[in-house]
Amino acid sequence: MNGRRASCDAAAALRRARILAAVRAIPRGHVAGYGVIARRAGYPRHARLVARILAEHEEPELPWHRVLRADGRIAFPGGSRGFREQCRRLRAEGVRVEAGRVRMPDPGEDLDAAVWGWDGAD
DNA sequence: ATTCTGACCGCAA
DNA sequence: GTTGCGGCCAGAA
Repeated sequence: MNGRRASCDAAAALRRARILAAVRAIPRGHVAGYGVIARRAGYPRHARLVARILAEHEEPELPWHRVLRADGRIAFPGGSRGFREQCRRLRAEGVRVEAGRVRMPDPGEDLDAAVWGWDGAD
C-alpha cells in the first residue's frame, strides 16, 4: 500500500472526526459559526472544510443546523430546502430566527436561548 | 502541476 | 443595511 496516501487519508479522517465532534458539542438551543467550529476542532482558518464536511455527513443525530455563518445568517440560499429545514430545526429548539438570521446577543438584552459566538465557555 | 469550486471570513466602500 | 474583493484551504478534475 502507499504510505503517503494512507497517512493523508488518516489525517483527513482525523480532521473530519474532530470537526464533527465540535459540532456535536454545541448545546441545544445554542449556535456557533463555521469558523468557531473549525477553531475549536483545532483547525483555525478551515471554515470551508467544516462546510464541506457538514455537506457530506450522514450522521442523523448531528446538530448541523446549529452551525451558521460568521454574521449569524444561515449559509443556504434563502428559500432552498436546506434553508427552510435549518430554520425549522432552530426554531424547534427555541432559537429566534428572523429573515434567515439568528439574533445576536445584544448587550443588555437577556436572551435565554440563542447565544451567538458560543465558544465553549457558555 | 494547474484550475475550479465551495453550507466561509474579514474588511473596505 | 448592501456589495465586492482578496484571502483562505481541502478535494476533485
